[in-house]
Amino acid sequence: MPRNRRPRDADEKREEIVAAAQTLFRDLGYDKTSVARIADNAGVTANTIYWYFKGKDEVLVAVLDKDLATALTGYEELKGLPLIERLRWVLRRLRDTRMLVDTVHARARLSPTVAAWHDQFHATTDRILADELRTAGAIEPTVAAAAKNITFVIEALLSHPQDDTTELTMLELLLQFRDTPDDEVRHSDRQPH
Amino acid sequence: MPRNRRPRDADEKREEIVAAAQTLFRDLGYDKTSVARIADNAGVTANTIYWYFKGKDEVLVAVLDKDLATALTGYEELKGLPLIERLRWVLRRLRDTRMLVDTVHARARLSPTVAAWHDQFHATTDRILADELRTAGAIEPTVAAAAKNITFVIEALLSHPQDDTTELTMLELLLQFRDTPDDEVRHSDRQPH
DNA sequence: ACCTGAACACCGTTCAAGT
DNA sequence: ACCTGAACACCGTTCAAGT
Repeated sequence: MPRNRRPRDADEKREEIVAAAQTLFRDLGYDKTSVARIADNAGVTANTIYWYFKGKDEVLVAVLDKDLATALTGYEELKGLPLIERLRWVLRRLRDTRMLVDTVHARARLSPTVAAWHDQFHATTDRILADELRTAGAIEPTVAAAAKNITFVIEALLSHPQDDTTELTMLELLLQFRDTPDDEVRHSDRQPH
Repeated sequence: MPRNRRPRDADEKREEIVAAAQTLFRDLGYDKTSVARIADNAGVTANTIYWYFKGKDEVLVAVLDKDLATALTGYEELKGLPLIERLRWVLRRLRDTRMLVDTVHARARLSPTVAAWHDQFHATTDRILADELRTAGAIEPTVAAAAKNITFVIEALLSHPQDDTTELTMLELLLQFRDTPDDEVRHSDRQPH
């Protein structure tokens, strides 16, 4: 018998559902996207969703995982650019996924699964950003706090877009320890009290 | 005829509805609070809400206005304290209203009324905070950006609580231009490129 | 002006039944 | 294992009707 008959159709259907949800969540938002509509776009009945997922929130988590994965690979490929440019890339990249930020925060309060995803997300970004700051020459005791400030401001900028120069200034302020070393003013011997 | 017969009962009932919603939103969150439940707690039928408000989102805005008003008066009374202490007070103050932040962001996307409130809210806090920073001796071209950074981090800290020292460090980083003038290091002649 | 009972369209989810 | 039709409990909102 032909071996190239795709051994796992199940995972394909599951993927179709996630893809449908991804598009709909982006275009209509989580609340305005009904499970029935996702099912429709995936060529299936509403209740079939519940064979693949425990509920709408689990579909959300699947979409989030997918989005995060592709965003992270994209981010990896920017290794050459200065940190501030990479951060601005993240902003542009996530701009049309921005609705997800607010949705995750709102649903995390109601769904343990989303809450778990949210925690893991912040653990990941905190780790990455702290590493970035250290390589950029940040002084140690405040690195974790500085990383969190950056994450929070980026999250907020997604739902509260500013004009380009304001956005740039905001990020620069958060990166007083610069990533480009061709800079005159330094005050690295300033000690915390 | 007795003049002390309370000329406006209407406003009282309206206030009862807002009060009921305020408590329920705080305890259950916006999504889990049904209009029927608000009505119940205000001693009225669900559809009666729609005589006083155009919809659930307008009830939310009424609650937000009330919360913001009392928060602002509380904030005014802290005139003596250094800025960073006032900011920490805001954090503690809004901690159990924190669900409102995420709800406002989620609903602003769907309801023009909530969106309008949200815009006006940020205009207000931006103005207040920028003034604070100027009095604290911040250098001009970045004041607006610095103010926004602070607002965004405080908003985020409400849904992402950190331990006390992390929180303190985060706020301190955002206030490098100190609010207490007994400070040695200054670099006010740094120019933007 | 103020409030209700009854209905509407829709929602996420469940379940027994089909293949 | 995979999918459906039909139902469930609930939701925000509307409306004609009462006082």
